[in-house]
Amino acid sequence: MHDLGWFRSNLDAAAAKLASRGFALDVNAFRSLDTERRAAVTEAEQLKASRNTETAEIGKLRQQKVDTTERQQKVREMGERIGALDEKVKELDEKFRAQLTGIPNVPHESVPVGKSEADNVEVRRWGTPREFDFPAKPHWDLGAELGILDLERAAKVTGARFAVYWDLGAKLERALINFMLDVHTREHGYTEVLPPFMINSASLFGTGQLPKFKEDLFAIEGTDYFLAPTAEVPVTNLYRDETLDSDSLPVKLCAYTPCFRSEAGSYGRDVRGIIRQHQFQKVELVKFARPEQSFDELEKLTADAQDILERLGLPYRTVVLSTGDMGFSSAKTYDIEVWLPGQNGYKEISSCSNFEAFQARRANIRARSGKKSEYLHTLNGSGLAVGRTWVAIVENYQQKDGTVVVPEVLRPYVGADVITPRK
RNA sequence: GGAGAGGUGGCUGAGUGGUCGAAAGCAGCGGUUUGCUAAACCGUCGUACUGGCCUAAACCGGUACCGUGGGUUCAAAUCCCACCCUCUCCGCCA
Repeated sequence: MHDLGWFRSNLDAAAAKLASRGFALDVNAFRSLDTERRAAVTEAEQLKASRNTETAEIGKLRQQKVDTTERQQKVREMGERIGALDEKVKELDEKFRAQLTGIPNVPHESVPVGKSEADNVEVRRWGTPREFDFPAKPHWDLGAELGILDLERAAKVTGARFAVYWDLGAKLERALINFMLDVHTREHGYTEVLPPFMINSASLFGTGQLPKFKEDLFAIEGTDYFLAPTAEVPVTNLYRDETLDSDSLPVKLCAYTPCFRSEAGSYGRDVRGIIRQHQFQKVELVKFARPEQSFDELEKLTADAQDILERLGLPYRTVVLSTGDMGFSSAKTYDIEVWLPGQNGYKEISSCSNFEAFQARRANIRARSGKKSEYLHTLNGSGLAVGRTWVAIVENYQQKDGTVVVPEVLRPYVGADVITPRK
């Protein structure tokens, strides 16, 4: 959500920037609704002001034991008119608010202008994809043959786009979670939190998933709760309606959670294997930063995520998303893409974004420094998506005999050097 | 799920119909004093929307906000109803 005063006075410039990310803002409609709303607000407030004056006088007169029946009748009639005006204001307010909250964030000036994914710009490449001297298999074949990944039974127990991990497959997933959390908390300075996996609608509004993207979520019937699509939601909203001490920033939190996504509209994409699931595990990094430090913090956060891949020896590249490919709330996003032999290409494994004050305004998260209180900046990024890291390890470390070598740093966590077929 | 108590500014906490955007204290900010620190003293100190104002800041007004939403009343932090949340006890449970 944008600052109303800023947005109003920079409307044309904002509209041009929004157009670059594919959002057509009807400037005239915005202006006329804004004007109409303000006129109604002013009218109602003026009437309320005179009612307040009248009311105060009635109070004084009654203390002097003066009869005020007639005045009271007059004010009652004013109240009726105010009631009608308030209805109108409320209606216009809701319309205006719906419009304003539906406008995406404005891209930062450093973001490349483009129409789509094709216009993303590579900013970093690490590692060299391995040359296989045998036909490399995709993870769904390896997983099935090793008996560590069971999609058939997951479909029986739940449905499509769910997975059951067995034995060393389950251990590998758990090892990755612990490894990532340990690196981030012990070496990158993040504080671990374990939040609820369900969140309410106010939290989803705060980070920007609601009201626009409801169809992407699993809702719990008969409640205001939803399954969290990412830990970004519960963790960012930890400080909703709070004011943090500016000196304590940046606050750096990391959290492991499962993530639940309906994946509406993604039919036919990534249907094989576990690249795209209704439930996947993720370790998330979240930062609360002062405005002037947030872009530095984005670089550091991205580096923290990349570090996990480097320690695991997984080749990756990092791209900065073009204006046309960015998420709703983001001002700038880096995607980290890991090399997957099964896809013969790079696949997104982390998305690191600076939201500037866009979420903070929605969630009312402030920072105070002395007398000055301002909206802080929020950031987050995957550190990393665990399921896709699992895929990357199985595919990149596969051997000719179908076994998978466990990367050195993970061996203490997995309790094995090689993943061999389940007995 | 049942019974009781409670939800007031950044924090603690007073306030049971009008003089309450709200006492007091703490924290913050500005100042006096001071070799420095501390203390003391004085002052200041909520947010959003909106008008003055073409735009922005400052300033001066207005409106709204005392968990949320309704209601009663000329007038609601205060009275009534519903809901949410917290605490205590009981039940149930990992």
